[in-house]
Amino acid sequence: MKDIRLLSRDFYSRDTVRVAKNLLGKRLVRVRGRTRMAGRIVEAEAYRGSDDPASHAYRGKTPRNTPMFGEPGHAYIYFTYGNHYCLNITTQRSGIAGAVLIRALQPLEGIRTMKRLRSLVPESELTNGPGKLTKALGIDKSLNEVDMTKWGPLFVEDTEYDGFEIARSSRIGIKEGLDRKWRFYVVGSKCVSRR
DNA sequence: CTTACGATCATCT
DNA sequence: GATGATCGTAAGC
Repeated sequence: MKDIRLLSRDFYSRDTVRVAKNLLGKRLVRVRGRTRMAGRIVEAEAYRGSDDPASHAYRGKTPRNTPMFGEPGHAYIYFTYGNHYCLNITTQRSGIAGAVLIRALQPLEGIRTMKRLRSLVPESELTNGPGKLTKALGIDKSLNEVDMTKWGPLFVEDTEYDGFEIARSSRIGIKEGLDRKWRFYVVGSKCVSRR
């Protein structure tokens, strides 16, 4: 049986921008009841703390952003626009704010279930946006603060997958901090939210 | 192809 | 009371 490892606490405890880039190509896994779904991370954005005006943590700790200040490697999930959940993974050592927003996946496993949860949209549009992927994988606030370095409902495998080209750009949907190129995506992937 | 807007609510001012 | 780390639909070109 193949020895599958998960990304470690140390992986997430580093600088947020580096973690965002290094998460590309890794395999995000969602275990939901008896169903297992998985996708390759093809787009991610870094959000830091008091030095990042686009971040929820810019003005300090609040009830919502508390996970960003906590132990690295946990889920930070928030509800926005009255409709959507967004999934982040916390970074930096405890006490330092940071999180990586998972913006898009390439579906790999459990695609039938994803289609059911997303009303049968085409495969290339199942998970090509932060709100879309949480709906496709059945992720909501009940998973907020889950430890993603342990096997459970949500985790990331340390997959051996490379040979792809990475590009960077400004982050999407924000008004400040546009000078920082903290969005990373896989060049040529049909599953990223924008080219 | 592009732009515009409503949904709908937690959070912050 | 306004806004938003979004999305789907509708309408315009």
